[in-house]
Amino acid sequence: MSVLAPKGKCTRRRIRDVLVARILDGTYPAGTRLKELTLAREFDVSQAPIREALRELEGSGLVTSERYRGTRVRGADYRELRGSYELRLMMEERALELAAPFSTALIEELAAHMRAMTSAVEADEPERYIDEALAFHRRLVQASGNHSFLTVWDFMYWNVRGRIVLRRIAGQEGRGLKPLLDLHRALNARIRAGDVPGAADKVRAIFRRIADALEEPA
Amino acid sequence: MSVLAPKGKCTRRRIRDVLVARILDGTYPAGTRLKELTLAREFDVSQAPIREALRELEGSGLVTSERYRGTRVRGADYRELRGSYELRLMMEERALELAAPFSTALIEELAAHMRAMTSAVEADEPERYIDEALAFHRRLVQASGNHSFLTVWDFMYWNVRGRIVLRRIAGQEGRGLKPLLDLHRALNARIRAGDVPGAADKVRAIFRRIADALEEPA
DNA sequence: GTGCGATGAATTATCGATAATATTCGACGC
DNA sequence: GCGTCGAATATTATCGATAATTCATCGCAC
Repeated sequence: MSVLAPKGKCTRRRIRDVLVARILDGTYPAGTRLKELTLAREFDVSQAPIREALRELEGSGLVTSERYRGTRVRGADYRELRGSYELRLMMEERALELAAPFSTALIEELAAHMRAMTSAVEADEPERYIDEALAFHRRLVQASGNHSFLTVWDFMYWNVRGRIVLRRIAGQEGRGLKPLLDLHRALNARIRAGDVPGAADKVRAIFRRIADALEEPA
Repeated sequence: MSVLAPKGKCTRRRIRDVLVARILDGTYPAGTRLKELTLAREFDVSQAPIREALRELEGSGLVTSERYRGTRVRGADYRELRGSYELRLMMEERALELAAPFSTALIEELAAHMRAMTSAVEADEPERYIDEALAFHRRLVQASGNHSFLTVWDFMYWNVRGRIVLRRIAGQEGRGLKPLLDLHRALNARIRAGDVPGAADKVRAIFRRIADALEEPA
């Protein structure tokens, strides 16, 4: 909750991050009007930093604003979410190929994330699992050495967006995080074995499961 | 010149457009420091609208800013350019598959861009060729129906500045735009014939040529 | 009842000034 | 000469107030 309800004065960048988080996690559904002075009161700042944060969000396409008519949250429906997961799949498959042969440093870092994911599921801490799973995937993209992949990965706000989807999976009957963990285990094993096509298969399996979860709208 | 040197007071959006134009056409090369009060004086406004324009540019990745250290035009080195072209290739290949079967409206629009590209090369107007070639590719991505592809394509467009690369090709000995035009003609023909694998081949050929051009640093 | 223009409340856009921070550059000790 | 400290300067960050514009509402003629 700390991200969603910060205390005291906030700097422009913090305000921006909070707004991004709220938009992506559904606190501000699509179409929500973001009133500058209301936000200014909440964050205990003047109107200027709020406006600047909104302009930055406008630049990255999260909101739109019309002159004298305010700023509204732009919607990303499930269709769009599926589309962006297709892009992520493409990037991560290719990232695997580019990252091979895998360095021992990479393998070790991924293993550390795997251990954390496992313990998170055992301790029934889905939020921690989500953190680690996203870090795992991001690390993989980073290992590709293609900086644009990482830039785009971050641009799509996967750290927050992925959370929405993973929370759904975590809460779904008959699914839950356990099967997803198993898939990640398998992926990690293939990576450790240096088996790129096998690992790519597992990545596809993971994204197939995510796509399935997106089939049934909330 | 009107875009580059507007007269009188400017609104925030106009300022933003002028700054974007200046960055894309090289008036502000990568690394240029954009000082707020200097720009404010030039556009005859106060600091606030300038800051907001800069924040919007920041959101779309055209500039970066560090707290109390100012805003600078972001550059993309050639290594990063190659990486982002790889991503563009992946997206455009996939977009072709998704766009099939091609609608007559799409085919007609692409043909219009082809005609414009041809006439631009004949008239030796490389800037117009560049505009049309980018529009051609963007239209293809749009036809995929995957909105995320288009979002990322636009995002890359800012970062990658297809313009810079195409200008290099246009100016290179023994290359020039003519061979690139021929490749686009071939691509267009395959699309018109509904031949998706053939079209994908041509897309790869186009990007291979671009990658070649990037091999030799300026 | 209906259309229409005036009016005021709400909101965005901009301004001018001030606070906070970084950077430059020169004095000083060694 | 060389590095270091510290004002002076330049620049960014934020503020509080005002102007500009939209939107909803109300009165009023018909």
